[in-house]
Amino acid sequence: MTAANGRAADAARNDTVAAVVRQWQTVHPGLDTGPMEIIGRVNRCAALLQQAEDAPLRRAGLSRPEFDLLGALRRTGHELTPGDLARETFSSGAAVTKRLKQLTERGLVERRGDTRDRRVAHVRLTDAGRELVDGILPEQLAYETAVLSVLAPEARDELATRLGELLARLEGSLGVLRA
Amino acid sequence: MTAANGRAADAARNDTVAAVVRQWQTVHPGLDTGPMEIIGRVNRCAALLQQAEDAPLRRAGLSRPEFDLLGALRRTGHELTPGDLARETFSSGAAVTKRLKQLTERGLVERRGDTRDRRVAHVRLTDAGRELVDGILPEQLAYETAVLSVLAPEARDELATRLGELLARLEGSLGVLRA
DNA sequence: AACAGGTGTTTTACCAGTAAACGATCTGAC
DNA sequence: GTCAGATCGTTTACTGGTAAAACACCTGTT
Repeated sequence: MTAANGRAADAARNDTVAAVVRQWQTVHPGLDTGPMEIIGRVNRCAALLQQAEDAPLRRAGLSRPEFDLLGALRRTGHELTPGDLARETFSSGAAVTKRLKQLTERGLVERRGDTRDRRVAHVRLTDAGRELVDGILPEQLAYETAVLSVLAPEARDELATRLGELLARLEGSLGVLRA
Repeated sequence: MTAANGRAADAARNDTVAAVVRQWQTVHPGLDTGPMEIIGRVNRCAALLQQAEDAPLRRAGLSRPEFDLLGALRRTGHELTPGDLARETFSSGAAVTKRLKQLTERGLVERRGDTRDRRVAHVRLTDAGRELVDGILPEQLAYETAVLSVLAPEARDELATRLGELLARLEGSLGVLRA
């Protein structure tokens, strides 16, 4: 084992999840707590990161789900239907309807009806919406970079790769809904 | 690079987050999208895992936050106050109050007032509560093991270690509230 | 003993999400 | 053409969370 791996393993023994796992082991010795060390940590990291991470967004008066929606429109570069947006942001259609209502009122997105199929709507960013996204994104990424700077670059790469592997396999095995 | 690392990197290029990152790169070339590859994946993994993972809990009529609360009581092995439970489960006091109300009605926990300080309550598992937790936990862990079996054992270990490292450092830098 | 300030818990008012029902529209079989 | 069934989006009713206020009680100071 390398010195870097040793330090990583060291740190990993000192998080709250490790403490929880130790408690379970004293109560149910021999229990296979392996999954907790991944799932518990993923959940906890997600919670901590979201809490920390959304600071630059809040300044712009956006929630993360709202930003995700605007971001989907920005990065695809074309109009999307509410259904597309639901798939793209992994949220329910009803949630998208609500968000679109608010974002439309704030003048960040516009909608027009489809000419052929009158059930479907097409949503696009307004100029203000696009400027907002382009203004926030670099700030947001810089902020995230700062938060993640607690890890050494190689640790970041390795983590990103492993998470990507897990995610790709989960999305494969749990059924991908990608359009 | 080893063959295993090659495959991991391969898989990592095929998840939805990688696709999103590629879209951003075409719209904003040169943008440092590094943080997305970790934060985006953590969030998405958390969402997918929670959705999948909670199947055994639902059968028992418990939500994950409810199970976390019962689990905290079980693994510490002694009574906890509502405040302790809030810290232990990383949720707000108000949320704990609501959950306790329901769990008490279902006969899974009991409460008694402190004799000295009448502001504080002490919560403990009933026999039924303890049996429920002990019955569910192995099922839950087995299920989680199955979900995570998409990763090779070494990949799991490495991921757990890296996540632990990140979590430990985040908890350190963002301020730990542990009692 | 009385009170200011702090702490533990609950209550209140509110907000965002979901599942399921719904209305509107399209499509293909007949 | 028309009708059954699918699809798109919204609405409805409800749930569970939060922040802030409220409440009850404790503690140390005077």
